[in-house]
Amino acid sequence: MVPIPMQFNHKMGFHDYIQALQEEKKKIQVFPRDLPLSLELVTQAIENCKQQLSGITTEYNLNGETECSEQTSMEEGRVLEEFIPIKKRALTPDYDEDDDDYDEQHSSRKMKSDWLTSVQLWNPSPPPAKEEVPRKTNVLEVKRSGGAFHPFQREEIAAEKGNASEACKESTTSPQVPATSSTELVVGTSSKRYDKGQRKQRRCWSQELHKCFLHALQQLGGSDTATPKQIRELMKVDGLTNDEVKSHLQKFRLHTRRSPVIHNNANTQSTPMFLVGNIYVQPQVATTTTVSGESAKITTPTGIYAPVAIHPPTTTTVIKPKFQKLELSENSNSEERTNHSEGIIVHSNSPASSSSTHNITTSPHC
DNA sequence: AGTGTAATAT
DNA sequence: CATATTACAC
Repeated sequence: MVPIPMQFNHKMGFHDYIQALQEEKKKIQVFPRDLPLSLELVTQAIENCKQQLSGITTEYNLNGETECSEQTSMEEGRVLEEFIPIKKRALTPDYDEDDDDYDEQHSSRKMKSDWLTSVQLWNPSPPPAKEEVPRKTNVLEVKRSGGAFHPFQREEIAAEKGNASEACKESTTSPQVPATSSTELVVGTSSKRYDKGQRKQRRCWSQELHKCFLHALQQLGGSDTATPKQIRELMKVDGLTNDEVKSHLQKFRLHTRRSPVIHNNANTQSTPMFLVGNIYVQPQVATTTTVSGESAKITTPTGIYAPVAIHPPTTTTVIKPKFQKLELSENSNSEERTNHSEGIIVHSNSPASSSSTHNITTSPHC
């Protein structure tokens, strides 16, 4: 959608290219804190081209430009690719494995205006403090911290749709470290801002975070048996505090408590469906089978916290083993309103039924 | 120190 | 009203 050519090509000519670069630069300049290097790079690119231009003005259309075009464009391309993590994650959620409504979320997200998404204005860097930005070379930083909370107080260059107000988005995982290491979810904690006894910045429980939470919860056998600390540890989210988890847990419990609303949908899918009963876990885990299932479209009033029922109606509820991806088309801007579901667990005395099930032990991610 | 819950704040 | 933080009791 951007009219601006990303690369120099021979048809274009230096002037145009430079112009394009300059425009680019303008854009970047708006976010000096976030794109310090980009700015430099572009600036440099412009310089280079100008030099080239002045050097070869006359022989313009000869192959004198080859060098420049190649170097510049290539270099730039490379750099851009390396340093400006464009959320290509959308295509390859590093997550998945079992459940995951990930794709949904991501895809819905990419609806945001390109100029925004492309540059990741979303993520949390905004250092709480006013300005600073020691022009560090923190480009490669993997873990960023910083409250993800300040939306963006910028002149809205492009008077885009108002939706640009999503304050909290986690910086997901490190973009440039594809496969390998840390897949940790890092959440900004403006932490030690010696704010004078100010209230702590609100932690925003993004979907991802919540997902982690659920995941942990599931491993711990449901919200009723899990304790904040355990959860926190399982989540392995940097900067997340006990209290925050506690709080979230409290809320979660509250929600789950009063939403007996669960019904399995017996319909549509030929696939087996399962019943989400309540979270009932049989502590004697031992070797037994704990199964978790994902509830497909559960309709909760809020839709956020899924499942839970209250008590096992005499009969033990058994959940269908196989997972089912829930395919729920989501609307773009509902951020927290995704249907989450807590996998639950159920244990049935009958060996037969449970045996086939997966055992979810530990999960790598989060 | 952790946990659960209620009171408050946003 | 929902959600997150803080206070308090155990």
